[in-house]
Amino acid sequence: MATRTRRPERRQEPLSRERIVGAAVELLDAVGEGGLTFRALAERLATGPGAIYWHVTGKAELLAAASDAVVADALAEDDTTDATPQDVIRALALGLFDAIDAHPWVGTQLTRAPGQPPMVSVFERLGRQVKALRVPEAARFTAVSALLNYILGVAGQNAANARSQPPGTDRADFLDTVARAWSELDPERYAFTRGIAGRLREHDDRAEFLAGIDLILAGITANLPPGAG
Amino acid sequence: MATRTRRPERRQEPLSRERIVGAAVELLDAVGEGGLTFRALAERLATGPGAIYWHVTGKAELLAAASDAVVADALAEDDTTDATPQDVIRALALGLFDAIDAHPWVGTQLTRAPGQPPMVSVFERLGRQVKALRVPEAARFTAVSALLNYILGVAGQNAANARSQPPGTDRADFLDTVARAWSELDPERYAFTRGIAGRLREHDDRAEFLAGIDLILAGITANLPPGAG
DNA sequence: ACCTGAACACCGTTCAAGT
DNA sequence: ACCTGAACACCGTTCAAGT
Repeated sequence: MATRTRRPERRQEPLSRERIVGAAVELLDAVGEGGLTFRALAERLATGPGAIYWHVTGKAELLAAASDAVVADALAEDDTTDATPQDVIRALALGLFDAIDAHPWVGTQLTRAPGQPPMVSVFERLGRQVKALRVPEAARFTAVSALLNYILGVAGQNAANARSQPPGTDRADFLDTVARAWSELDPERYAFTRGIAGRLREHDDRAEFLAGIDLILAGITANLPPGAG
Repeated sequence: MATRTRRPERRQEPLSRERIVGAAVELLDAVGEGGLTFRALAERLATGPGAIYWHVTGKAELLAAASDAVVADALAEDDTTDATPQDVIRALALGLFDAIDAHPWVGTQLTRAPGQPPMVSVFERLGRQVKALRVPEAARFTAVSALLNYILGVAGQNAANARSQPPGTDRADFLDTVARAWSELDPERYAFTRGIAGRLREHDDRAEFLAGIDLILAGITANLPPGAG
């Protein structure tokens, strides 16, 4: 057992931005947000840390590129035809949710200065559907922002949950931990939270996320002028 | 004034968790999220980095405590009586917004595992108002989550904006930068985003945030059973 | 052009030693 | 009990030297 063979040494294809980003995604998935270091990544790529800098300007760009690669995948499944604007928005949101659920560290990277890819694509797609809902022009920005900020909030929450638990923790165990913590809160000051703790055990993140999207969609369409919708 | 003994350092009051957290808030406000180091903080407190560890377990706790101090302040302004549940929710949300606007780094810290103070307080307060709106029990969790996730999304966005610009950048300049970037997007692929860029110049973050809250509130109350609201 | 890896600057954290 | 500050382990990044 002492002589564990080094990696099978198949001849390396040359380093490339694509390989680097791919390895970064794997590393982030395997060990979480804190585990991506240039040394660990270099080892995985069988090279030195300096080599990475030839293809990528630094860690910020690397994280952004890793996140973008995941999100671009999620956005690739394209708008179904024959669907209502609501359906298209739901599909888009769920695609993002699933990507973030599978790669929680993306939730931290998603929030950027406005107008950076890939979120500007999401903004654009949401905007088109909001327009298709016949939301008056003056109200469109608010509607799109509400949807986007909600999505980003859930994404961030997802990332925080992942950070707070060792990677690979079972979701049910996690919810159980939260439910137990809530049940132990002060009965008077936290009456509402305590009262709702029991529901966590039958909680479905994905369904809950979608219910939130539907709720915002209901708000968007609630006060449409006559003839719209 | 002539014959006073020179005392460049007035005698320090002893170190305390409170003083440390206060200094951390000042440092974060002054130099942004990346500027909080134990060395810089120790210098500001006229001591060595090790001393801080007697009062605080580490950087994560320090950041959390700094954020909590700011948010606790914002939550202190208490529920107005004689107000509708909507009004109470608006006031709560605006209080958080203003705190985050004044201390953008809080936006990064706000997102934690669920049930940690101070967000559990926000959850509780929102929950009580949602109940007061006569939202059926089964729908309350979704309603509170939608509000909270929206708030957290805006908070994160705020923090990202602050990171992307040197601290102290004028807000109008920032919006102008974004508007210019959006105007230069591909006219076909980003038609919606381009079309809305002009509105950014008359954009009021605070009003826009509140409009999003109102939109979600509209969604929450849109489908209430008869006799509610 | 692309890679190597030692070196640099800096950081969070620890701890023996002081008061 | 509380503080000091050197030391440790580790990290992002650079760069002279290689191919």
